[in-house]
Amino acid sequence: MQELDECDKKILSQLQKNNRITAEELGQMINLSTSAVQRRLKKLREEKVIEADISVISPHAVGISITCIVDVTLHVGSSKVVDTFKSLISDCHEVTQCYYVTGAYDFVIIVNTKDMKHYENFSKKYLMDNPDVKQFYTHVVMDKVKAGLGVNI
Amino acid sequence: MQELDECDKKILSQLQKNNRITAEELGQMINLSTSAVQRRLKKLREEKVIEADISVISPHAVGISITCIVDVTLHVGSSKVVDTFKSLISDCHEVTQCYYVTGAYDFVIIVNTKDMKHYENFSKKYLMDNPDVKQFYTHVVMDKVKAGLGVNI
DNA sequence: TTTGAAATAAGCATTCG
DNA sequence: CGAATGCTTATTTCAAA
Repeated sequence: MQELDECDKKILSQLQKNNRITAEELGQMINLSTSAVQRRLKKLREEKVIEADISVISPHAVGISITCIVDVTLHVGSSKVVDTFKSLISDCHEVTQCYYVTGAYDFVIIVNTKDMKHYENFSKKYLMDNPDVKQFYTHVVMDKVKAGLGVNI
Repeated sequence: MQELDECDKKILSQLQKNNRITAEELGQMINLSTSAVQRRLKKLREEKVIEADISVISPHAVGISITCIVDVTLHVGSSKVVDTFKSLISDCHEVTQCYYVTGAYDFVIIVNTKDMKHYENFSKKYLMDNPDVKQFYTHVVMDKVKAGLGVNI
């Protein structure tokens, strides 16, 4: 993919807030014909500049009321330990985000559960009873000040 | 909003993976007429069970190559300090996520920047030179193992 | 009142100048 | 690149359960 021009950036900036906007509306905003916008949209999706188009579901509405951020340190003897943990967490539905990071601990994971009881179950199964986990520290989220995926375009 | 039934949940589960799917396709999946699906979609959007419909943009494609997770501790003298920090961060484009949490520190923020130089500028402006910030610790993300917003439906 | 199907409108993909 | 076309999808309406 070649460089994105200003129009592409404006389109992307809009889409990451609302992807149900029509090509016509987009065109009016950035002074481009509907066709031109459609061509760009097609290309941006084909080239995976737009990685996905999704709906954001209210966690509360589906019974999710607890979000925890957990700092995890592993007994890192080999890279296999890290890979095993990655794949374990990838398959865990309660975990919506997982980052392998530098610094005082190895992973930061964000866990969504129905209530504290369910979080307890999760932490037992995936953290306490996991011999590769050296230690972990749980932060309960009191306020999601900001919680998007958008990037600064 | 009353209880979501199984059909609603299946619809939501699909939409949070792909919201460009047609009502007809959704209907075939869950054995419902196109009209029925449309009615549910309309309601789910009206009642904000579907909070938003967005495109996910490739950070790499728009020149974002560094993601950092920062643990922030404030000099908490009053709730005003907390609120001020929340609003400061809300207006900061580099920060895509911000959580106010319990535990060893007060906030976890996720920061996206072009490169380390830009991260340094960010941290100077918003953290080092901010008298309300007692201390902060930066983790550089080496691998985004999982990075969605989806919830376990 | 709720459902599915038909009619209408709107948006998208494609072709052409 | 932009206008015009046909095609797909969404919205609205209506009749029946």
